[in-house]
Amino acid sequence: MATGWQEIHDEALRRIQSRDWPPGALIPNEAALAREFGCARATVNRALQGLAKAGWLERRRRAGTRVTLSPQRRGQLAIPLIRHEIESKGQIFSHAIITRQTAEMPSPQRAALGLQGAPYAQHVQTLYLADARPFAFEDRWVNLAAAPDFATAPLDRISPNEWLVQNAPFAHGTLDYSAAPANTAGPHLNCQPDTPLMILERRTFGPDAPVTHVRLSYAPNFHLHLKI
Amino acid sequence: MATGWQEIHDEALRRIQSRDWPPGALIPNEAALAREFGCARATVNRALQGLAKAGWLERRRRAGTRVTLSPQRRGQLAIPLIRHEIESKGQIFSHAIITRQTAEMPSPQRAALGLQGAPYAQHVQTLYLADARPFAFEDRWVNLAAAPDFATAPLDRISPNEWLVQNAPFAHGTLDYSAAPANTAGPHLNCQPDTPLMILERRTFGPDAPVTHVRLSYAPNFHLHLKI
DNA sequence: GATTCAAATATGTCTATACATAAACAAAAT
DNA sequence: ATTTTGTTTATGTATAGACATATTTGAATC
Repeated sequence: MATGWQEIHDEALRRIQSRDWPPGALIPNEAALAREFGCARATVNRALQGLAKAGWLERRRRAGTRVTLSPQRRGQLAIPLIRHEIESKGQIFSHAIITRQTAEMPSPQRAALGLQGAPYAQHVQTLYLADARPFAFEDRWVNLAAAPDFATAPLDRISPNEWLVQNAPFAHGTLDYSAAPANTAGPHLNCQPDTPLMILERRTFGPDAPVTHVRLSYAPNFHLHLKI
Repeated sequence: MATGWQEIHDEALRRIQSRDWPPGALIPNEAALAREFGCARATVNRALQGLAKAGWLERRRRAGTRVTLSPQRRGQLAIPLIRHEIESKGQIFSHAIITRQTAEMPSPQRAALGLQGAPYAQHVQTLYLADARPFAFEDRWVNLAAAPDFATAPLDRISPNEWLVQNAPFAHGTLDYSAAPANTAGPHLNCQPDTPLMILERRTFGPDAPVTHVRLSYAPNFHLHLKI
């Protein structure tokens, strides 16, 4: 008899996907399932909670558990360091600092980060390469109030991205993918200014203050892959 | 005293993010934390398992639990039905079938779905609209062997996407976002053929057979948003 | 008829205990 | 020196029982 919560999880998922338990249907309650599988209610609970978190089930106290009507899939999008993304494909990672200077953060970035006043910031443009070929062009503003050490960080060996991941406390952030013409990133990525590129705009916040705003232009043919 | 597993989860996350528990560090074992928080070990376990699943901790039997060195963030990317995506912004959703015909599935789609031979399929082009303005253009091939009823499904009220979600059993699939020129989708989306667009290529598989291949061209200014 | 209140019920969670399992470590055998 | 074997330890998971909490349902009251 299958008693592991994983097995119950898998069997329940099979019933959902095969429509033994059709969308919208109320499934047997935990006690009944525990009896059926010959295990404790807590074990069923563990399995069903996982399915609920993954969006397959909707559970409400007293009302019971039902199969989600139109399951809104959630893709697990892994957001690796660019270095890992490149190295995982067996390519050699490198990066080159194009420009680096301290200045007042311009208005668009300030607005995106919700910063008041005219905070000091460092502006860094970096080219990331895979096997010495351009992979992505990064335009980054770092709020020096939130990460003062960044001003003097040695960015020749370790990339700005990785330095911040390792040295700045992280609380939350947003990602925003869109499509846009290469424009000024074109020359760095060996493509025309009108070439369509994937753009990633990223805002990162520490526990107390916004840390950095990044606009990343991926080289042509980049694609974002998810399994669901 | 905080005894809920959520509270322990949050406190542990705070310690990780504030670097009380720095990257790579071994954290106290479950028994010690249970003592500290005044709860049972199972409660600590519940909290830490969540953090491990979210990528903050790495746990190995006997070796203990340590903070992930360079936490690879996983964004939860919600993949809503287009209808929900539009309606959640308070806009009116509608769709229009542009073309619909049964034919042999062409080679690229066949390859993408891993289909042998020359399976019968239905080809549907659909325009999705938000407040009567083009939102996305869909080019879809449906494997009729996997979803025979689709051939006669009434697609005037319910969109192809939604019909399949509700009527075809689902097992797994892949998503692939990229940037490309609008090309032939341009006229439908009121933009030039060279306008950069976000493209979503989606493959969906049932329990037994591939179901559908979709190429979705989003109108300009579409962006994919994630919080982490 | 409308409102309030009290059961009944399904899930949410904690506890204490037990055993399983993987891995690190050390001791013993080859 | 190398391999094998056993011990220890931390996590993984199951269990029964208990209580908490949300919600439905229906009865009692206004």
